[in-house]
Amino acid sequence: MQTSRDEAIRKLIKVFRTYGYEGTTLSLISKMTGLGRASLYHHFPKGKQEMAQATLMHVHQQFCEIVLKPLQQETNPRDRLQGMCEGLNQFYDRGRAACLIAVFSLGGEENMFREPVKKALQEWIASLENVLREAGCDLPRERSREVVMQIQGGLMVARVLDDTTPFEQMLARFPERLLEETNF
Amino acid sequence: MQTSRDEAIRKLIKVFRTYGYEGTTLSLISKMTGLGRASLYHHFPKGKQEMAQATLMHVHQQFCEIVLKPLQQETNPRDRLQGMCEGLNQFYDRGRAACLIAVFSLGGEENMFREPVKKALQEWIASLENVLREAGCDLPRERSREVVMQIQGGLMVARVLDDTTPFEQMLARFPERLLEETNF
DNA sequence: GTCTATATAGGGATAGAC
DNA sequence: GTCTATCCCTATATAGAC
Repeated sequence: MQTSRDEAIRKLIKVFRTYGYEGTTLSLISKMTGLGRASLYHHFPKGKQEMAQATLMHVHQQFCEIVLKPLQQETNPRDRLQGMCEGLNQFYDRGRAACLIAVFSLGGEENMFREPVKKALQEWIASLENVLREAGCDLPRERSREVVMQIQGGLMVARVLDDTTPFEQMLARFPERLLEETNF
Repeated sequence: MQTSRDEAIRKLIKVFRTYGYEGTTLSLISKMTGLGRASLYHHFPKGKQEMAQATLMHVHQQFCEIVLKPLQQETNPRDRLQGMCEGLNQFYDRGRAACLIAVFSLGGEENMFREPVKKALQEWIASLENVLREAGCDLPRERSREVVMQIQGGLMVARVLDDTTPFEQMLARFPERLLEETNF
């Protein structure tokens, strides 16, 4: 069966999200995607590294589109926060999907994802911070970081407990809770 | 140089915390601990699996002693929460040390740590829940899960941003914030 | 308890036919 | 774009001397 590079990437996402970079082997990829080694190296000549990088970039694009974009709309803060939360719910499959940023953040100095992963997190925090500041939030920087921490922790707890309710509950309460301490 | 099993474990902690299970190789262990392969297999005949399991058990013991024990004291809720927070600050090295529970939670069904890791998290949530309920908290179950989520997220964010202040700030605000909505 | 040497499997990666 | 076959390297693990 013919497979495009983009299809390949879509299949790779789940593998890397589940097993992390080191835990993902080419055999595993082959098994889970149904693609042979030759096909994989055809699409990604530089091998596993390139597969992971392409996957990370693809997911980052999705994230920008689904989560960040709502934050940068021209509506009122409440709607923007609401939009982000809906985006997050979708992007993380209601708590079932791990965050690649978290998954790729393991390892020492030699970790090749440190920089892009750090930038992505900072980007998110900054976008959220803008909305909160505009909403009249007291400590927008602190609050935005808190939100990100809660999301990340929620994903981890959901994965370990094999139960998405904590994540969903948290997400559901978010907009109200954040806007309580503002002018809106 | 002679090394006891317990010394070996103490050195292993940092390696597994940093690189995760799959990312940790025996060569890496050898390099970071200064122990040769033969010494490692002398202490842990079943190899890497046993090293990881022994490390997890050791860390879990520490966790019970430093974090859970304060929660189970016979003092008032405020002091117990305060005790937990101080314990957490120490246990996670003010945000610099990753949580083994999180680090070992990657992988699919074949992950051998799923059960112990899940139990540890449930144990923590349950202990905290008891304190919060006793303090008159409205939704002790939800709140205790939230706390755990925030801690875990805080560790992840601190690692990625390479900055522990978010973690420390969150921890500092914890007891007050939790007790706001109670009788204490 | 530690060393050196070695066995065996699986990892990532490549080549050439189709 | 995919298949089969194969190479090399590193990973885990073991054996026996000290």
